[in-house]
Amino acid sequence: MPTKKYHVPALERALDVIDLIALHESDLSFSEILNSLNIPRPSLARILKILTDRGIITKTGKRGLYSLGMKLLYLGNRLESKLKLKSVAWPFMQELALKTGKTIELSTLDRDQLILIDQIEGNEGVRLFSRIGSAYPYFHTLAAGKIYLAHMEKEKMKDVLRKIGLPTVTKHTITDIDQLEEELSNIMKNGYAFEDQELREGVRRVVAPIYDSHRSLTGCIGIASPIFSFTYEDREYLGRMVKEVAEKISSGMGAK
Amino acid sequence: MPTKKYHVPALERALDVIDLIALHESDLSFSEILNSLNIPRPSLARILKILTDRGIITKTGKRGLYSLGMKLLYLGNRLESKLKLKSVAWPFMQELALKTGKTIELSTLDRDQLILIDQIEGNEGVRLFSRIGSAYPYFHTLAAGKIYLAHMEKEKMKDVLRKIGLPTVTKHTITDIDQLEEELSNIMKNGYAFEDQELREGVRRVVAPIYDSHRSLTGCIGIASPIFSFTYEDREYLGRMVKEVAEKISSGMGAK
DNA sequence: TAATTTAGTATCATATATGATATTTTATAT
DNA sequence: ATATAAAATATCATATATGATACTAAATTA
Repeated sequence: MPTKKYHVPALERALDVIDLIALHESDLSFSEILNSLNIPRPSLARILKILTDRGIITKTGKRGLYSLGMKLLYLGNRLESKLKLKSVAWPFMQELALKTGKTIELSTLDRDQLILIDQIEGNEGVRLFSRIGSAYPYFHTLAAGKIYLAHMEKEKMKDVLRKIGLPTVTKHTITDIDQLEEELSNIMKNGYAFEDQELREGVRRVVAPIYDSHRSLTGCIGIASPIFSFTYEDREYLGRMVKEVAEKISSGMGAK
Repeated sequence: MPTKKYHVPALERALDVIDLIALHESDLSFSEILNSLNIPRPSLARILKILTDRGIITKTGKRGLYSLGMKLLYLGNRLESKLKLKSVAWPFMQELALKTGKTIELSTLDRDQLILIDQIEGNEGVRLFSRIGSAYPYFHTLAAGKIYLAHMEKEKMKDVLRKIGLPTVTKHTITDIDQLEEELSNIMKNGYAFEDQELREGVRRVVAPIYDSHRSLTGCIGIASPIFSFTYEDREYLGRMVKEVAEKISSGMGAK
């Protein structure tokens, strides 16, 4: 797909470097970066120098291993404090965590990707979603994803599904489009979505939509838990619970 | 100082854009960015497009206001989890917070700047330091800064002080180099540093050094509080307390 | 509805960032 | 100490990203 595109190679390369470093657990040497990305030596040296000067990455040790810089901590935190949703939802998340003892998750949509923006881990100690800030593309496997699908215009929804398809992730993943559409309309009726091991074997979720002052979907709050403490029957009362809290958060966001 | 320098204008401009957006509380329009930075219109458009495509910034609304993107949340969190110091120190910070009820601060050095990497706010509810990830240049006004100075070779220390000088921040700020050097040697003797309203009127701190497996200074932990609950005399037992905790964290970091 | 402001695109000559190559510097290994 | 490898810098012809100018599109305002 050679759609005509802007080219700012220096910038794109720099972003590649940042991604590469972020991806690796351990710090990277100059050569490792050089060999992983297709950037000529002097160009890479220049990019690394600028990024280092500006604190985006840091060179540690004498031999010069590169790692992410403190500036990113600052930028991440800066963003976080700007996220109103998070601050409004926070006390309600705590309330839910206290009441249920389960994992509470707050997510939002950014550039057509589902992003986990905050999380309180439950007693079970099982990592249920993933890292804060991480994106997840398989909407049909996630209660929150289904909520977003349910709120789209039918045409846009079909578009999205055409693009990513309905790949199987676990043996419970919904792979039939009619079944999915059926479920989406139920979501709008019930006010919450249920996810039964469709993303991960042994994990269930209920998730409810949060609206902003324009009554448009701005985020989702969910309760997640391993199945041993979240039976199929629990979905009803937990669903009601999460729906009620979502409504309170919505009013906190200015929805009327 | 026109020291010869590398030039990667596209990248430097992009970083300027990011900084500008991070700095503002509210989101920025195309023109606002255009007028704030010296970047030609088409170049700015290209840069904004790439940054948006890669999730570093986000365009909200139809009129297109730019704000920081979720990718930065991811990168910030990625860095955070890499910061071993933070994870090792965390339980000890909690312990200190519980025992003292005061604000506990964890800081480190990055590119010759003092960075606050974590904080537990005390009961007093007074913002004592600043935002997580933010940097502070005036070493001589901060207990943690004095610890770093104390650990430098004398030559390097004098270099640093020559560069930034000893500007007055409050009427308690140490502005005499001999007095400062005296204090630095006391710090090495006592194992902790004391800061008596030198950065901010009405705020006292005690801070102790944390060492890594190479026995080099890797961070500082501190107790901070308004003076009404932190008398001049308190500095001794709080100092001992923070020193002991710092030693425990150091062993956690592998120092022997 | 027309007028005005703002966002974003198109074009293309040219200033300039880039990269092939080689060298120097620095750190690790023998 | 010497050898070896990796990191960082220097040079400079040239491919190419850039920006002056002008334009369209879209949204707000009168």
